[in-house]
Parts: sequence; C-alpha cells; structure tokens
Amino acid sequence: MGADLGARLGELDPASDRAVFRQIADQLRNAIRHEWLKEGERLPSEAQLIDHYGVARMTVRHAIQVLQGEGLVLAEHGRGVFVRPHPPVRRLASDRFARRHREQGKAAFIAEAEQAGSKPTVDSIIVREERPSAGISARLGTTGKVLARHRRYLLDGRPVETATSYIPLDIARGTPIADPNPGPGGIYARLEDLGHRLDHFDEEVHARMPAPDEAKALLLAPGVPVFHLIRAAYDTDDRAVEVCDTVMAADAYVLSYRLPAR
Amino acid sequence: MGADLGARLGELDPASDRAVFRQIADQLRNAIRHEWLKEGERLPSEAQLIDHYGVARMTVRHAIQVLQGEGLVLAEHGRGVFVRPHPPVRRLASDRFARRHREQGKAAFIAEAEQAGSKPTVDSIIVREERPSAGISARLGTTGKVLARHRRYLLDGRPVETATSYIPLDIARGTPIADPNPGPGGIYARLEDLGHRLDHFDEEVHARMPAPDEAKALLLAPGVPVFHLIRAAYDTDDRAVEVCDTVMAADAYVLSYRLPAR
DNA sequence: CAGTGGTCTAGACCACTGC
DNA sequence: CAGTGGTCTAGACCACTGT
Repeated sequence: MGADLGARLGELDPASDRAVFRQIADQLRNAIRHEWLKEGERLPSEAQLIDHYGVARMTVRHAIQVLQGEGLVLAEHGRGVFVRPHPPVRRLASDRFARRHREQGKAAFIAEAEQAGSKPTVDSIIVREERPSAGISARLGTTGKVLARHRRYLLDGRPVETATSYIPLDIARGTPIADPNPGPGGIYARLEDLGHRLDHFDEEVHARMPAPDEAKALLLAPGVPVFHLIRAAYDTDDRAVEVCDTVMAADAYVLSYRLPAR
Repeated sequence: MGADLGARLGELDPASDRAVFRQIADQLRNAIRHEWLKEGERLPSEAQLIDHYGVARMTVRHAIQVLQGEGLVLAEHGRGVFVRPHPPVRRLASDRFARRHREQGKAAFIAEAEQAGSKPTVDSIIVREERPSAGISARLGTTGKVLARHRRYLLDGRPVETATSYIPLDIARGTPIADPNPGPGGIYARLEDLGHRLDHFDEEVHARMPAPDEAKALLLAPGVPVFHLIRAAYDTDDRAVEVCDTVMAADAYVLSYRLPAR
C-alpha cells in the first residue's frame, strides 16, 4: 500500500475494548473522510491490510464489510475495493407536476432529464389490470382491479427508478391511458383531457433498505437505501384519480419541497 | 427450531450457482415475508441452523448478516436473532410549520407529539456561535460564524431525530433565540416577534446510511437508513432567516407533502 | 500468469442472557 | 449454569481482472 497511507492508517490499540475489525474500519473510514483516500481510489488490498495490521483475513474482510454497509466503499471482484464515487444526483422539485410543465407535451421524467442534459430512457413498460395492495386500494377508494402501469426509468443508461401508476378502471378503460404509450404529456395530460382537472398531489416519502429484487432492478450497490414514494393525484372534485408507487435509488436523488408558513 | 419451520425452511440446492449463505438468507427472508416467522419472533439459533443445513457456523452467520443489512432482523447478544418489529411511525405533514400551529404556543415537535399521544423529550441542547458548513453558509448568505442551536428529540424515550438550527448573528444575537429555551412557540415564533414574518420553507430530503456517530445518537439498528433534511426558512423579504439540518431515523418517520398541480 | 476479492470450513475463546 | 451471539484465527479452494 502507499507508504503515505501506511503511516496514516496507524496501528491497533490492543488495550482498547473496541473490536479489532472496528478499529480497522475506523481507520479506513477516517482516511476516506480526510480524503487521504479519494473518490474512486483503491483501498489497500486485503493482503496488504493483513500485513499491516497482522490479523487474519476474515478480520480485514469484516472491517471492509462494515464500510460497505455504510455505503462508503464498493468491492469489485478481482479488481479491489474502491471509495464509492458520488453519482450525479437528480433533484426533484415540488412543482415538478405543475401544469405549465405538462403543457410542453412531455412527461415529467423525460422533460426534466433532457433539461438537465441527461439521456432519459423508459423500459419494462407493462400495462395491465391488477388487484393492487390494500394501501393503494384505500387511497383510490376502489375494491377490485384497477389499471396498473409499470415502468422503469434510466438516466444515461443507469436505472434509477421503478414506478407503478394505478388508475381506477372506470376512468382508464378504453382510453389512451390503457395504451403503453399514452401520448404527449403522459397520463396526467390524458386525465385532464378526460375532464379530470388535476388539483394537487399528496406525496408520502419513506426510506428503507431495498429488497433483493429492488436492488437488482436498480443495480444498487450495498449500503444504498431507496426512497419509496406513494403519490396520489386528486382532481378538482377531490377524487383520487391516480396513485403512483415509486422506488428510487436514494443516492441518485434529492427531493425538494416547498412548505407554506401560511 | 420449530418442526413446522424446519420443514418450511427446506434444503440447500447443491447444484445451484447461488452461494450457500445466500440460499439460507433467501429461505429465512421467505419465512419472514410469509409470516411463518412473525414480527418479534426469534429465528432458529445459529446452532439449529448449522444442524439443519449442515454448514459451518460462519456460513450461517453470513446469511444472518445479509438479513441484518436489509433491516429485516435484529441480533441480540445472548438472546437470539429476532424479526425486527416495525416501530411506531411519526408522520410529518407539509403544513407542520403553519402559523396556526405555532400560535398555540408550542414548538412543532412538542405540539405534534402530544397530539399523537406520545411523550416528547428534548435533550442535548447546545447553543453557541459556530462556523457552519459551506452548504449552510451559502443558504444563509453568510460568511463567518452564525448562531447554532443543537438538540436531540426523543419520543417515549426513544431518540428519533437530531437537529441543528443555524441563524445569522445579526438576527439572533442578544435575543431569546440565543437562549437554550427560546420561549413559547419556539424560535420561529421569536423570529416573527423580531419582525421576520415567515413566508415559506424550502426543504431538501436525502436518504443514506448513517455514519457511526449518527447510529449511536439515534440508537439505530443495522440496516436502518436516515433521512437527512436541510430546511431553509424564508421571510416575506425572501431572506433566509434560518436553516435547519436534521437527521432522522428513517424507520420512525413518514414524510408527507402536498404538491400543487397548479 | 499473479493478484484481487468471494466463499467456506473447523475450530477457539469471549460476553451476554436467563434460569 | 447452559444457551445464545460476538470476535478471531488459519487455513482451503474458487472466480474474476488485468498483463
């Protein structure tokens, strides 16, 4: 390992109560925080850390695993362990569903991504009738099946978000909303075409660790949580006309909201 | 382990490419998802899993560690590994800083908690002048030191949130805002007393895994991410009069926002 | 090919819990 | 005390990466 870093990592304190693997993790974390190890740089290899600290391999691996869980480093098989780079972040503003944006004829995701200079893609589009979860049904005020629109969003090839929209059948059936491509402005534009003038959205934000299938769909590195959003769209009659269930890679997003002081 | 569960956990597939510890994690995760193992229930002990699957102890521990990372289980030294119970959740609405709430004479956290039937506590209050991070300075439009108000919030004894408010010195110095206890309605009420009528807040939401000191302050279990909020308060002159930096246990909160369709 | 991380074994001793 | 999880060792063999 770099002679510099070797000196900076220091030694273990055998008198300390702190477990050896934690002491090693602490020292590596410290090196990252002080940018002795910079973004994208390789950590000392397991063999080097074993030599440096004089411990067993599993102890070193345990330390690295702790840092992976914190989302600080990323192990690549056959290459090394690297300080995780911060990916480009997409900022979602609270006016992102304002009608003036919709009227430009593009769905929210596409319009916003292009404006930010990224190449947006939508794939895995599935549209079908489904029985949604109890939570979705309650928000929509429905009991049986509804129209479900599943899709996945990518930015510059990286998957960042999966989303499912649920729309009551009495609204969606036989309309462009039930087509895989609903046309300019997306389904919110179509809802307004159908006479459901949108009034506001209620958005609920959760954060948690991903389930394995979510980690796979979003190519999530270990130690990266997800935002889970549940957003209901209300028309001017105060009826919920759509509910959208979204899972987003939390390292790719910042959510931004304006709150009234009234 | 329960004979029932033993049958349901099933066997390993030696032909599978999937690593043994992943197969074991999959089967335990499945048992939790199907509620064969319910909230708060103990998983089979390491010894039992070793017997059942015929593998080494480290392999079983690795499987359990995967589930810990997903936030599904919680290991308790000397007692066992348990399916993690869902803690009570605090719902933050987007009107939580509305003046009508403030005028009841209580700070937002206290008023809301009492209404929900919880016992709120605030501790670790530190008020002092500090040089804030570059991000905070930029939001406040300041360069040097500002007044920093640190505190930690607890619900029914459980720490759920740490927060630091930053206020420019020309506003706060020599006022009740610089006292540990700023009086009824909290610092927002005092800001309005001083002529800074509040207009709106801009709140930025991040989610990530906690740093070790955050995990300690919030008593976070492994696999629980944090919300990181940065909220700026603007007065009717559109000046940022306060910025609040908040870290919250993500398993204890749901954030709720109303978005305009305009 | 050498060097890297990924998986797995078979032990050891320790610390905490509850009876 | 017996049973639980926590830490650590010293190996083995494998899979992936780059030269």
